[in-house]
Amino acid sequence: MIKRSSARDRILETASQLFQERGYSEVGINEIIDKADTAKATFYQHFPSKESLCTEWLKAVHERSERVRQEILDSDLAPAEKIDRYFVGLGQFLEENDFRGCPYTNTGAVIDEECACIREKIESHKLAIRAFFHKLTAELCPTGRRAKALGDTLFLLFSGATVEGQNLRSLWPVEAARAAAGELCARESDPTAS
Amino acid sequence: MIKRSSARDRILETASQLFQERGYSEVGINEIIDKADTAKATFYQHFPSKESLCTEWLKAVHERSERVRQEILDSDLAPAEKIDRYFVGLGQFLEENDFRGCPYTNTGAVIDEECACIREKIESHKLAIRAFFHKLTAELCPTGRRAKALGDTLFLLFSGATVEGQNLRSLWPVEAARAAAGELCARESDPTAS
DNA sequence: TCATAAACAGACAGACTTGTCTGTAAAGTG
DNA sequence: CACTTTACAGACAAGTCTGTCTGTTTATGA
Repeated sequence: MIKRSSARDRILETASQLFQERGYSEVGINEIIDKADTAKATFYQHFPSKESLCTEWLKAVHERSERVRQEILDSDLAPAEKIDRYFVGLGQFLEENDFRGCPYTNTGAVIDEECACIREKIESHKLAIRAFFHKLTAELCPTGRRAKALGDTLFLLFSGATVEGQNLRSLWPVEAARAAAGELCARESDPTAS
Repeated sequence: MIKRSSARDRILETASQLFQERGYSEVGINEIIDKADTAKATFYQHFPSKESLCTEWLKAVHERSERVRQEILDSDLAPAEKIDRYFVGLGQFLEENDFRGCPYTNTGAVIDEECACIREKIESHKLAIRAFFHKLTAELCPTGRRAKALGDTLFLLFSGATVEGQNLRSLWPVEAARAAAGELCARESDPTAS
């Protein structure tokens, strides 16, 4: 007989999907356990609260996205190509998730102010993405002291593309951001070009 | 005796404040009517549902933001200065609202998919901002066929600054976006500069 | 002054929420 | 086999939510 995945895994996976699709605050525990085909007592045996389920979910999301960034960094592409690849990946992510945008941003918009634990996770996730761009722009223009500013610009283009892709349910913001990033990188590595 | 503002006005004003502070889905009607010092029957006399209150709120937000953009367009500043002014205004807005970000984006993250009425409002609000940037970039470089692309880039920087200002509770994303926008504008109006 | 409209207070319905609890059944381990 | 962990089923508490309803009070205008 096929061993079913553990109840905990089913709960976390189901919750991840539902949170991503409709948002943390719009999904209740009852629905999660129904769809995960488990019992409420089992849920509370593995997670002390709904909030802890949220942090586990976000942790998994962060780890996966860090792996993606690390793979890009480890690849032998040129810096500008690495950046381009990351924007292409964003487009795929949005399409795969029905343009639901960033789980961190979406969650941050609904949890209350005093939930410091989740707020910190949001901040560090965003700063990790920013640091990723900083690494790449430093690689791109090792002599330029504008690497940091360029990294911030790319980070903001990336965020803007994510959120407007979500708002407009469209891929054009990602493509526009990608094109802008490509041009900025080209200009930075060859400042004399038009 | 001082005439108190009408119950409807009090409800809408109170709801606007609470929705902005904590998000549409996190604020209940009971809290709104308590804080607005009115009765539930009165609420339902003026608004058929909570959702209709939401659309009224968003409508008012949109109208105010359109006025701000129109004022900038009507001013006698140079195009690049108009753009700069809009970014400065964003920083003020975020500070005044405790970095709660864009009401439209925040609401879009929690309302369900089939609520087409609100989805449309989000889309047209965002496209209005984009059109604003397009107008300015067309003014900035009347001959350049890259005006549209530049407008989109500025739009995405603006969105990115808004959402990351919210996520990080900080003003640096706005300042970084502003600086990047300034540089892009300068380069566009004088393409030979470094 | 009288009539009409608006606002009031608040009970109520019915469905939802998170979380606790009791007890039972199954599965893995010595 | 016996023991222990894990999962299951689901009632229950205590609270939330939106929305309806009844009836009273206050204000406004003819």
